[in-house]
Amino acid sequence: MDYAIDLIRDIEKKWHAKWTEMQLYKVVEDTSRPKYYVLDMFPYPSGSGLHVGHPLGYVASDIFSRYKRLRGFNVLHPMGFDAFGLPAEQYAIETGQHPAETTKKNIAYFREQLMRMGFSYDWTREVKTSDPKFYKWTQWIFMQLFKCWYNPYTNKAEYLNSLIAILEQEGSTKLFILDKCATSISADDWKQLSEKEQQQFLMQFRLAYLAYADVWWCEVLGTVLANDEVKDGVSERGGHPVEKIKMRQWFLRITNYAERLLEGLERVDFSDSMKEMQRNWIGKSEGALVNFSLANGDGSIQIFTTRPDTIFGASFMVLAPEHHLVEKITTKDQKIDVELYVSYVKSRSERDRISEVKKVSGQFTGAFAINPFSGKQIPIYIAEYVLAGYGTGAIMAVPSNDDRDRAFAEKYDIEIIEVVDQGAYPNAEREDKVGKIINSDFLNGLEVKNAIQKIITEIENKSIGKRKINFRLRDAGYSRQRYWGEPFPVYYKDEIPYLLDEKDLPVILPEVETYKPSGAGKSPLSSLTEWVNLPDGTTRETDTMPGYAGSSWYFYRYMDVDNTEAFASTEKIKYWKDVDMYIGGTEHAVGHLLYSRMWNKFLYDLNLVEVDEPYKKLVNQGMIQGFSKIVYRVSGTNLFVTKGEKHKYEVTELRVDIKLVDGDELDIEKFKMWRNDFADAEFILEDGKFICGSELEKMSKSKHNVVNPDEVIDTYGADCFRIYEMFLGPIDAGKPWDTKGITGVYGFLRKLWRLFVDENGDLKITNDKATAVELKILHKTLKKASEDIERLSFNTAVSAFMICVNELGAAMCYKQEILEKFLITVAPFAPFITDELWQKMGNSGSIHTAVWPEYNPEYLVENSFNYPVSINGKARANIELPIDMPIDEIERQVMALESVLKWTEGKTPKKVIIVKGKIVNVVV
RNA sequence: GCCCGGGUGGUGAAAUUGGUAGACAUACCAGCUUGAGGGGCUGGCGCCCGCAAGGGUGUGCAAGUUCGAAUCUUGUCCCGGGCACCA
Repeated sequence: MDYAIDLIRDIEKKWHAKWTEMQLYKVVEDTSRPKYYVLDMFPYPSGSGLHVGHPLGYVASDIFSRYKRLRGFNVLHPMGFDAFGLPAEQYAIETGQHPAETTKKNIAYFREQLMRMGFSYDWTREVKTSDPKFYKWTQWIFMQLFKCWYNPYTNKAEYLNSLIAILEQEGSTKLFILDKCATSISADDWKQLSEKEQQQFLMQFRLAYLAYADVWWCEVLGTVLANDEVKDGVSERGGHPVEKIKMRQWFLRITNYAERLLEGLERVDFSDSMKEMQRNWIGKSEGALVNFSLANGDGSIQIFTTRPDTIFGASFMVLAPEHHLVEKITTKDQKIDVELYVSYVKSRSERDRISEVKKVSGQFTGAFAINPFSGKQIPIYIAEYVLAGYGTGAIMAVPSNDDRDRAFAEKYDIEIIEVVDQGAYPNAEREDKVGKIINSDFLNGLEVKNAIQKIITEIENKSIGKRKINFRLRDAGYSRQRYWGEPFPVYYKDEIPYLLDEKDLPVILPEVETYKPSGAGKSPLSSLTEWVNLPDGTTRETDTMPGYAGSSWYFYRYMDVDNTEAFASTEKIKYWKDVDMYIGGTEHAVGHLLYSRMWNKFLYDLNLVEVDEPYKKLVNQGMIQGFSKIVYRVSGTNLFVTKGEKHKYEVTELRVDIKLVDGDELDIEKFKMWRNDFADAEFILEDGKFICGSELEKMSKSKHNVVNPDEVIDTYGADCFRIYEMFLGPIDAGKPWDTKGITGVYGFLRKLWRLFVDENGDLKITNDKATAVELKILHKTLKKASEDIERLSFNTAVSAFMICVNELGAAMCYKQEILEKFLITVAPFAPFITDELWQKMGNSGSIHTAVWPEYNPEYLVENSFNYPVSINGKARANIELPIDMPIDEIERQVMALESVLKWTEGKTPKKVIIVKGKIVNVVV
C-alpha cells in the first residue's frame, strides 16, 4: 500500500479519535516529574481562519513539547484565544452581527484547524479572553491595580493603606522630594481634605488611574480612531479629516516599573535584539531638570536635558505645541500665528512629527526666557519636533550639539554658540557625548562627562533644578471607547471613580442595539441608560479595556482554568511556576511582552505568583509573507487595465483576493462576482489576458493575500505540512510562503513509510541484528536530531532525517532495532504516521509516551581523519591521521609531510596551527 | 526619521566556536524504468576557461584585522519588522 492521501486521511482520522478517547494530551499536575511549560502566543481569531504564518510557531512549539515529553517532562502546552478586539467590532458595525457571535464562529473554525494539524494541546485548558469566567479575573486584577500604589521605599506595589498611613503621619513632603508626588502637603493638610479631594490626591499614586490624554477623533465618523486607522492625516475609512482631542481615560502606571523591567531583562533568555528593543522602548536617560525663568519675570519653564553641559550654548527654547504654558506666554502679536501652528500640529501624528528631518517647522511665541548661566535673553518657540509626552514637553535648544536644534536655528536665524570642541574625536557626531567644553565659563576645558557632573552640582546649588533619570516609557493608555472589550468594574460618584464590590464580578458586557459609538465619541455602552445609571444615583464607567488586558496574564489561567475562587490556585501556580519556553512573533516585542511583564511583577509584589519574570526563554518566529495581487483601475471609472498597459492611464491600485488569480492572470468572471460594484466592470487586456501586479508583504485579510493551510493539508496531509513549514528555514527568519519544495518533504515521508511497509500494506520488519554501518547511520541521526531540536533548529533536524532515510533506504534496512529508535525521534515531527506504525510493530502503549533514545558515541568513532593542510594559505594537501594522535605527534607528522613535498623548501615550520586536535595550517 | 533584524547558486537554504562554502531539498538538463502518472531510479548542476583532468574566481558592495573571514571591524547600498488605540 502506498503512502497516499487516502491512507493519510484514514490515519489522521483514526489517531485523532484515539487521542481524544485516551485524553492523551490532558496534563495533570504531578510533583514526581519535572514540569515544563511551553506556551504559544494565542491568536486573535480573525474571520479568515488561520493562515500559513500562524502554524510556524505552533508547529515549532508542538515539536518541542512532544520532544520534552519523550524526555520525561510533565509538559503544559495549552492554547486559547485572544478574543476581544477591533476587527470583530468593525465587522459588527458593518453587518450588525454581534461580535460575540462572529467571535464564537471564528474560534470554532480556528480550533478545528489547529486540531487538524495534530497539535498536542490540552484542550481542556482552553481560555478565551472574552469569556466572563476569564475576564472576571482581568477585572479583578484591574481592581488590585486601582487599589495599589508603588511604594518607593520598599520598591514594590502595596495597597493604598500603607500610603495613607504615610500621609497621615508625615504628609507628602518626602514623596514630593522623591518626585513621586506633584505637590507637597503636610499631614494636617491631608486630614483637612474632603473625601473628594483625598480621592483626587490619591489618584496620582494609584497603579491604575484616570488622566487626560490625546486620542484621534474623527468628526464625520463620530468615533475615536486607532493609530492604525489613521493614514496620512485622514481616516483610513472614508478619508475624513481627523484631529487629536483630549479625553479622560484610564492609564496603568507602568513607568513605576521602568527600572525593574529594565533590570529583569538581565535574567531572562530573550534574543539580544528583543532585549535591545525593550531597552530602547523603556529609554532610560540620565540628565537634569532645569528651570528657565521667563524674561518678563512671570514664572519659569522647566526643561529636561541629557546634555546640561551644553547649557551655555542654549540659545533658544522650544515648547511642545500642546504645552500648557503656550497660551499663557504667547504675546498678542504672535497669537494668530501660534494658534494656526497649534491647529496644524493637531492633524499630525507623532511619527510624522519626529520623522520630519528635511524641513523643521515651528513658530515664535513672542516670549523670552533667561538662560540661567549665560544670563542671555533667549527666544521661546513652539515646534512639532518637541513632544508633550517626553521629558517635560519643553527643551533648551543647543544648536551646536543637536542636529534638529541646529537645523531650526539655521532656518530661523538664531545664534549658534559652539560649546564642545570635538577636534580630538575626528569620527564623533555632533550629538556624541565626547569632546572638550569651550565658551562656557567655569566648564571650559572639561571633558563632556565631567562637565555634566559639575554643571548638575552647580544647578542643584543654585536651586534652579536637579539631577533626574528620565524614561521614554510612558504610562499605558488603558481605556478604549469601544464595545468589544472588558467593562470596567468601576462606577462614578461625584466625578470620582470607585470600585464595585468584588462579589459583583464579573461585570458582564451588556447587549447593545448598535456597535457604533454614541455621541461625542463615547463607547456604545454609554447609550444603555439603564445599565449606566445605578439605582443609587451613581453611574458606571462606559469605556472598555484594551486588547492587551487579557493577554497580560492569560498564561496563569491555563494553570487552573476552572477556578472560581482565584485567577489560579496557589498550589498550581507553585507547581507550574513560569513559562519555560514562549514562542511568538517579534511584533509583540514592546507591547504585549512589556505589559505582561509588568502585570506579572505587580502580581509578584502582592505575593500572588512565584517569580517576577514570567518568561524564562522567548523565541521569535519569523513572519510568513504572502504575495498580494494587484489590479489597476483607471481612476474614477469601473475600467480595469492589465499590467502591461497601465502606463497609458492614470490608475489606482487595488488588491484583489489571491483566489481570483491564477499565476499572474486574473479570472475575470470570478472577479466580477467578487464584489457587487465590479459586476459591470470592463477590462483592457494584453494578449487576451488580464495580468495582475504582485507585491510581497505581510499576510493580512485586508490585503487579500492570506493563504489558508487547509488546502495544503487536504493535498499532502498534516505531517507533510508541519514538516514542510519547518523545512522552509530557521523559525526566526521571515520568508514568503510558497509550496515549491513541498514535494521533497512528501517524498521523504513516502520513503520513510516504505522502509517498513510493502506494496500490500504489510509490515516488513525483521529482528535481524543491525550492522555497524546501520548503527552508525542511526546514532549519527540521533545525535544530530537531539542537538538540533534542543537549539530549535528544526530545518536542519529535518535534513538529518532525510539523510538518514536516504542512507537506510540504500541499505534496505528495516530492522526493528534501528527503526524503533528512528521513529521515536521523528515522532515530534510526524505524529500521525509514527503512532500508527508503533502499534503495528507490536509495541504496547503510545509512541508519544515512549522514551527518547540517547545516542551512543561508540558507534560514531572514526579511527582516522582527513584534514587539509595549507602552507601560508597557499599549497594544500590532505593528511590522514589517527583520531587519538597526540598533538606533538601531529606536528611531527606534518613536518614529515612537508619534507616529502618540499613545500617548505628545507625550512622548518615556525608554527603549526591546530584547532580541535586538527591541523589547519602551517606557517613557515 | 528612529530602533531592531537580514542580504550565500535559478529557488528555500546549510556551514553549531574564525578552519575544505553551497549539506538537505527544489527547479532545470541527460539517461534508465513505466501502458499511464503529482510514479521509481541513476548521473550532472555557483560562475569563467577546458572534451576531460585540472585551473581561476566566488557569500550585496568597498575597505580592514588574520596564516586563514559567509562568520570579526568600519563604511555603504538594498530588503523586512516595530514605532505607544491592529493584535
